[in-house]
Amino acid sequence: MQYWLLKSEPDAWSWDQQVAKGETGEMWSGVRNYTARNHMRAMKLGDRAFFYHSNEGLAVVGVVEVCALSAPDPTADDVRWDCVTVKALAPMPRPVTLKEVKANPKLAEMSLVVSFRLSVQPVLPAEWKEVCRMGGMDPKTLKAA
DNA sequence: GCCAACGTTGGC
DNA sequence: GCCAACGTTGGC
Repeated sequence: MQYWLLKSEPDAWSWDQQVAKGETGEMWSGVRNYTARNHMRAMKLGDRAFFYHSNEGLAVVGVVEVCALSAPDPTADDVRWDCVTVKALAPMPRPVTLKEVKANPKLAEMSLVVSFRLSVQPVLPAEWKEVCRMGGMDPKTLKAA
């Protein structure tokens, strides 16, 4: 299983909206960046991703799971763009802010810090564990630790 | 609301 | 195929 991070402006698509979609999940449409798209193409069913609120909130607020492989983006008028579908698994017991991520030397190489403009990013297993720990979440059960 | 970073577009 | 102009993202 691979780990990722998905950014969303809560004004456009928030964690609460994602949760409301339940098991159906929601297509991660609207991405118009090749690197981000390529990351989505590399995603497999069951891969997990942090749900990050950009612009407002600036924090990892929950965990989602890839429930459909990359497929043509219905919001694109162009065949170049496609996207995966994700469903909410669990909220972070405590949101992990960008500030905290930046302040943690273990996360100095994390994409969120290094390539902060990228909206779909890979997350290393060690980084995944560390962010879970900071958020008070058990990475195995996704329950409060 | 500003501005820096950076990806994309398009002319040559 | 290069590179300047431009647009967008996103933190502050």
